[in-house]
Amino acid sequence: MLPAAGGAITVRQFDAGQRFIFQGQEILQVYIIRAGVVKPLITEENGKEYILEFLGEGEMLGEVEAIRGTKTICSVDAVTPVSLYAMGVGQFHYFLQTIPAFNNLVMRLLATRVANSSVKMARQQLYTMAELLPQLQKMLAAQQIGFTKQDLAGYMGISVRSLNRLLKENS
Amino acid sequence: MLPAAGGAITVRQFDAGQRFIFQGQEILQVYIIRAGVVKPLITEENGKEYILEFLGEGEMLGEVEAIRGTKTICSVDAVTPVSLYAMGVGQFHYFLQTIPAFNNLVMRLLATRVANSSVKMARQQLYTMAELLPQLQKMLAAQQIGFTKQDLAGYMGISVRSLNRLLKENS
DNA sequence: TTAATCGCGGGACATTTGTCCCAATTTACA
DNA sequence: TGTAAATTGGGACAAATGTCCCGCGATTAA
Repeated sequence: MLPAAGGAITVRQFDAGQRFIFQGQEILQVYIIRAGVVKPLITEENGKEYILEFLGEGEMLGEVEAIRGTKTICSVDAVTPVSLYAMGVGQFHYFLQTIPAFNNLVMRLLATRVANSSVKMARQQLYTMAELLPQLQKMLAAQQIGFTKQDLAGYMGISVRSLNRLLKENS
Repeated sequence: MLPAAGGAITVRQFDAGQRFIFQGQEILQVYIIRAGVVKPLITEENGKEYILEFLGEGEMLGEVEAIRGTKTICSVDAVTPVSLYAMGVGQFHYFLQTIPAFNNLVMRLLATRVANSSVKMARQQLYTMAELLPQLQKMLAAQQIGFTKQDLAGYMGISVRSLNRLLKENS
């Protein structure tokens, strides 16, 4: 079915809360999310964590590292139980080179990620959290998952204490 | 030299301070920086500006929009006088599809941009500006350009007033 | 030359956010 | 079931940053 790829695409499962990509390590596989939600997060030297985004079905993990040939820049935790399609890095490159539609998909995915993170970055710097919180709540309400305050604060880049304050004022 | 591309690659020049890509508009060309430095920046509805990064020789502009087929998410200003190679969007796509090396270049460029902006985002949220400023100064000193305090503050996402305070304390 | 603008520096005060606590509740698990 | 751990909520204070304002010198344009 998948010629000359030297390995099948497998499915891997992880429990909620489980970490399956570790910041600073080599990446061996590229994943595509089949079901569930995950959170890529960066841990800084001062021990604080920043959640880059929440990713769901159809999103890709590890492509950036596979393309650049670098170690991972962030860890990834399962927020809900997740099911992932996994392919080896070599296989990923093979697909990139031989399947134009796949190449195009990854290209678009990366471009969209650049656009999204640029906008998120600008907003987070130019508005106060009190202004951003309502919009964020709307976004997260759309997905049906119960995010913890920890996650919400981690995504906003503020402490849980500050988040609590905002939630109180904002009501 | 460039078959079936329906147009040559041209060179365009802009003065320091001149804006040549406007947030919210259609993009007609993809640029590669031949010489000089530019700053992509996002203007929010509250009038504030955030400088995403400083880009120099060999960097690309407009690829994200060309790939996604969307309007621009940010404006781009020349920081120094710049010289740009310009190609039409159609030509850009043609190159992507027909020149594997070009495809690979763009792919790497996007991946690197994702990685860089992720790290920048995390740092900006998890450290105080007083901690970040020294590192930033080192980075900017490496490039020989005289950045204005405005630019520096815009890049850090803080007000000029705050930047002044930091510079004073930090001396 | 004379305004007018722009980059720069900083005082005074308000707001936002962090830090360090402690307590109540819920959740996990042995 | 019972205990430990995690989650949540918040008081009190400190630190970081924004806002508004003024003045100074340099550059620009009429």
